[in-house]
Amino acid sequence: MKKARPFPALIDVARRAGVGAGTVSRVINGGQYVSKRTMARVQEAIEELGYQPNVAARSLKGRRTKTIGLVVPSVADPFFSLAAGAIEAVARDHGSPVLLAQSENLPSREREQITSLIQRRIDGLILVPCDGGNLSLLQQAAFPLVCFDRPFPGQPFATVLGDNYGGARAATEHLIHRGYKRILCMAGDGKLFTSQQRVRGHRDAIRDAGLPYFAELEVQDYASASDALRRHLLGKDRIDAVFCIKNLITMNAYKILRELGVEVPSSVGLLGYDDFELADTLDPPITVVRQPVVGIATRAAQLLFDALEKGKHPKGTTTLKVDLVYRGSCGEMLASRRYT
Amino acid sequence: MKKARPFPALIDVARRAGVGAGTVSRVINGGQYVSKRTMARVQEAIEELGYQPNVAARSLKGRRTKTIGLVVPSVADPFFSLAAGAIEAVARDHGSPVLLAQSENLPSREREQITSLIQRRIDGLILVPCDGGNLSLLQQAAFPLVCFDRPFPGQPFATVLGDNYGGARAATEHLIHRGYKRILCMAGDGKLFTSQQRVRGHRDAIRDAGLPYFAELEVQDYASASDALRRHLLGKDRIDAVFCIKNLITMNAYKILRELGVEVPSSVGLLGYDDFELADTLDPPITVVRQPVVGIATRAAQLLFDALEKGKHPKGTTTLKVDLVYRGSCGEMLASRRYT
DNA sequence: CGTATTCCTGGAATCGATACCAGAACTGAG
DNA sequence: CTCAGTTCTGGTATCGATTCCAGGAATACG
Repeated sequence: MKKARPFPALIDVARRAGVGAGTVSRVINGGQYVSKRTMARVQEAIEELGYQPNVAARSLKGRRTKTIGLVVPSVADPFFSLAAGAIEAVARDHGSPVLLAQSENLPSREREQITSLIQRRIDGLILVPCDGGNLSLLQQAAFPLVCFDRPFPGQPFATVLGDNYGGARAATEHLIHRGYKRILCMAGDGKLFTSQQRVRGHRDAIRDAGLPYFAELEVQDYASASDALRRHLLGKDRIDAVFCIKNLITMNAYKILRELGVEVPSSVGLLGYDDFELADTLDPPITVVRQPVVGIATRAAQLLFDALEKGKHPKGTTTLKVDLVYRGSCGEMLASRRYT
Repeated sequence: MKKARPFPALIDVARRAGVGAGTVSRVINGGQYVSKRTMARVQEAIEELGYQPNVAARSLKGRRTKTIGLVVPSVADPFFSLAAGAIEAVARDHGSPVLLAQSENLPSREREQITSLIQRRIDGLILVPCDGGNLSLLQQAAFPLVCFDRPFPGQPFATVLGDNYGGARAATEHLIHRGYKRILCMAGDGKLFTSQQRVRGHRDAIRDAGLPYFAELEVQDYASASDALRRHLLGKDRIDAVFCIKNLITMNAYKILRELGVEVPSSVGLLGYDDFELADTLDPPITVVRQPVVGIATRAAQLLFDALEKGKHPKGTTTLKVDLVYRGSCGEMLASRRYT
């Protein structure tokens, strides 16, 4: 008796249609050199059996899994979830689903995830690198790789990201133009590439304007942010504006300023990196640097599929422009110095 | 000359170590019945070649891909992105990456995506079903399936979801207790299961209280929501509270009320389904029904892996309790009628 | 009508890992 | 020393689809 297989195989279709294996294969892939009659018989058999080709077997021979990998720190982060959505959409249009993996910004986790993807022989990878330690893995893998949001430390892989330095610099200059002179820069994790670039952009703008530099580069959570802000709102280090380097930090800063009863923008100005839902609805609406997330992600995915389908291996860094979205949180009242 | 393969295969390791294929396989999987000496030699060869087993080949023989599928309407939706993150975390702990697919709530898209996952022979699937039309596909597939957030129309697949009816009912009763009498229910897509359940819960509460029923069940975007709200704020259909059935709708309603200069909660109360970032920071903070998203997602993933690893096929519906988060948007001032 | 082409078709080797089988090497008991 | 029982090992069939190759059928052309 025949062993029950969960799915019918190509050979079952062949037998049912009374043809050879090769013929069925030809029917599935385009149908070149198959007579109409046979074609019809085979197609009928496929229908009847509900045959679904086994991609594993196919890719074993053909060396193509039609699957790409995506490694992000966390999909729960709205920035990366938007990106993941956009990437999946592009991938789907090319007939490749996405193997999703989260690194949590941990090098060891990243390594595990990449290994797992390599063992599944993905055709290409989109990676938000958190560490340069996994270089050898990727070099040997030799599939196209596109880095997203951050470059691979010290390695010229193709990269697509926003202009972190420029965005932060423009943002800070905007604050300065609006008349703020003692600006605090708040970052969540000073070790991250994006943070570093933004802090650098901010710092250069401050330096060029000859203003004092204040920074809190490790305010991950609400409590530490609150401490930091309180400290800078009294004493001699008193600041008159806050530049937040990331989404969540901006939101926290807003909450804290509000709790402390600090008037925004008249007492203290607020400017955030990354737009967020409701930024335009808060009181006052928050001025932010907006990154074209979907654009960045889509571009990265397209580069990857260009490599996969047209064989042009992507190189170099694509930096997408970011823009300042002027809202009310840094000085509507300073109308005379309006900067637009 | 030997053809250059992108990755060394098991046989290459075997040759290098001077042993047979079976021996290498044994070393990789646990190493039973292998002498220490051979084991060491093989391991060395693996290191030297940077050998990575090919999961495709392995699963061809072993009928296990160690990969699960996840189909959600959209990962950009914060609800589903949180869920996806939680599911990936559970899957990773079990050594299975996640094949991510988006259905956009389109039956045809859903079908394509499921087909694609089946062809990749996923071991199991977590699905947010948007249509019952793809039943035959799934039945034939015969892998464990867990539905998430919505049940499969008319089919007793295992399902994990929040108590939509109960949550909406409790929310509405809360509004009523607070003294609101003319409550408008706003939904984004009346055809969705979750919407229907919530509307039903709301409606039943309204009916039991003997109050008039107002509803706008197709306010997808800002414009239509704005129209609807304006209409209900004047004329004889004038309402005194709004119950929003979904995240985005709540945010829109908040924006609109604010633009119209309507005082919340004194003129109009506002209550939303699904908590969101900043809900506690708006003015007033928004009272919401909070679903345990991560809990629901984790539970669904666990059910799936129980099926995969312990063979207990999941059945039945798991309904998780939701809770009301009391904030200020529906009647702090009605202190005398406080309901907790 | 014979011979070139073109069109179709079945069969077999192949991809990489696993599982089984047979046999070799070793152990210990009698 | 023999024989049974472990422990270890290499070879081979297998999973499901593709890709050759050889050859048969059909058509075209002189």
